[in-house]
Amino acid sequence: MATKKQTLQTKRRALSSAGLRMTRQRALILDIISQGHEHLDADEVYRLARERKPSLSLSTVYRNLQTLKKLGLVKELHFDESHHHYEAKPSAEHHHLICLGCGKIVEVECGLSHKMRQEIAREKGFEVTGVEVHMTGYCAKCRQKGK
Amino acid sequence: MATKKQTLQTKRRALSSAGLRMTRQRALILDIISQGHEHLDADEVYRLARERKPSLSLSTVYRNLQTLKKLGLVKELHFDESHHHYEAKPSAEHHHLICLGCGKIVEVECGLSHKMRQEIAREKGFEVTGVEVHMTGYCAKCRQKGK
DNA sequence: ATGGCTGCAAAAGTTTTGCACTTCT
DNA sequence: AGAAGTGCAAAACTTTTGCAGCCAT
Repeated sequence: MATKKQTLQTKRRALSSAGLRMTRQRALILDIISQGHEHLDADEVYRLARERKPSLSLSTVYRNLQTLKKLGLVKELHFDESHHHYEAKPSAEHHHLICLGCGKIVEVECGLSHKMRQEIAREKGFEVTGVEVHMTGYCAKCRQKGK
Repeated sequence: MATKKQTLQTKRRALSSAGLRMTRQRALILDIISQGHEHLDADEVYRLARERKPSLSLSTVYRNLQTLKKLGLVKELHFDESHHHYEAKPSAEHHHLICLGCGKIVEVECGLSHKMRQEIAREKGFEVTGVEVHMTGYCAKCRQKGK
């Protein structure tokens, strides 16, 4: 199971070809974001990272999130809050359902968004590079509780 | 053309039934947001409003945007920025295309998002109350310039 | 009149930046 | 060696809040 080391190599190459370096801090941040717990905000990344490297500074987290976003290794999400959330760039495009009752965020894959993308590209002459879909509502659990 | 006065009445009723009042400031803010220039952020609303009522305070703008959002008269958008944007709640659901070249924001109506909504509701047991779709890319003009 | 609303000022929260020093490559 | 990256502290921005007085109903 050399998977983790392999993806690190892939990422190192991605960085390198942009003249960027793989520092300990950057690797740590990348690792945390790739770790599975998604939709972290900058501060959550910071706190998790400090568990492993207490000297890390918050500005480094912000700077790296920017860098990794530009590089396309990390995706920035804009939920209904005054700060951003981040997730590892997923292999398959997926979108987010946000429960207004319990705050839970569910990911959904949706074949339709691809079609939507094409339709809009054609209709407006746009070259679409990214799609972000957020739906808000109430999850099954909260619907029962509420009524 | 009593349209404007009519919609103001409608809004006054919406407020009233929630125990809220139609103040001069609130009417002003509503008017600015309904005015057509959309996707304003709080500060832009503030600046436009002050042209007509210089004593208005920024906190009042923020408080009213919150109130009107809860009431459903105004919609909050979350673009790729560290602050929010607002638009009048539209009659027809529409979504946003953001050009990464020139920053222009284009609105699109999209029949597919309705279908997407249903599909997801069924699949995940969610009751969907709102959908926000953002696409980023390059508009026709920027595509030509770029290449 | 009374409860919502406003303006002001201050606080809280998020993100960026300048600078001297360190560390990858 | 040299450019990119880091930590720290301070600044810049966005948004929220407490409070005394005001105003719509």
